[in-house]
Amino acid sequence: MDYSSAAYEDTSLDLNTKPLRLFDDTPIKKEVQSKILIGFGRQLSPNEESGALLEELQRVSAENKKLTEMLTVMGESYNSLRNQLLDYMSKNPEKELSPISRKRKSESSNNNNTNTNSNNNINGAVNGNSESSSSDGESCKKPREETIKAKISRAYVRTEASDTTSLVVKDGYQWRKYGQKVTRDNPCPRAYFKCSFAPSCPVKKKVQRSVEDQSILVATYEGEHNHSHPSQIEATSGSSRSMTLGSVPCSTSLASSGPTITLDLTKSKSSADTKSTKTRTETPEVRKFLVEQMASSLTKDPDFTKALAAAISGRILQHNSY
DNA sequence: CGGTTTTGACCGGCGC
DNA sequence: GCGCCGGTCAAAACCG
Repeated sequence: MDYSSAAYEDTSLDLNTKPLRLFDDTPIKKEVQSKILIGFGRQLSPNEESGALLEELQRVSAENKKLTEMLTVMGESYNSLRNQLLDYMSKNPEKELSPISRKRKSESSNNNNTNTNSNNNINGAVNGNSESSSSDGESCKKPREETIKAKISRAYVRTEASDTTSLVVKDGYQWRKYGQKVTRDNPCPRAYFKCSFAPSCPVKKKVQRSVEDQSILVATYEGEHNHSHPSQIEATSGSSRSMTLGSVPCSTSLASSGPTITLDLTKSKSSADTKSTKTRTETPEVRKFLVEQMASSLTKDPDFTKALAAAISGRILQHNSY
């Protein structure tokens, strides 16, 4: 229930539905476009060109800084809202958004105890704690105790209103679905996922639509990943996709995430519990997300594609004239 | 062909 | 002890 503020308050970033909004009213984009048009429309000398590029670089850096600050502010707002919600929830426990009233005692009580301090290292490189992942295996007889010990967190993810069938929460990790069940308290089926790195990585997640708002997916995470976040590798190592994480070979592909972009709420939570909000807003996921947003906004902008085409043709012509 | 998803069956905990 | 229910298994289907 930690995340519910993100989904239920109006401060939701609404990233899926309006991915371009961030740029719509910033004068920077038009400025850049006109700059590109001017820059590539006529022939620049190498000096002029490098100067213009440097200037552009500075401008983009400033923009980046501004965006980072915006994210920091948003993160702080999110934290305060979250705290307010937690207060509210503690005063009105019956009105929990996604009731698991008939859950097993161990799990629900564990939920309450671990929500605030779990996931401290979910985005860490390698989890150093003593998770007996190797003995976990496939058996469902023994790991009851481990499940109780496992850290449980919950994420609320708003999805496209039209998309009421898929139970995919794109959190950057790769998951393998191993079951689906219709539960008593919710007509929507609940999907069960294991981390693709299982049994090395013992993390599981359950995804189910909220009873009250079916556009909201409730993802319950159990355990902690003992490997790095795949998108970190994607963002930081670029071409070296098949690097090894600990002892586990990693071949992740974010391409499977489809066209929509979902914030890694697990990660947000884990960082939200730390004292610094700045670290959260500057995580590789957020950076990657921003980059994707920028790329998306640029590629969808007919003016930009026109300018790009003009620039490329201009460069080709220039090159041929040599 | 290997990995993933689907789906009915099965298992075990919990409440009565 | 029994039945309900959530969670998991595993074979078949599907997919790239």
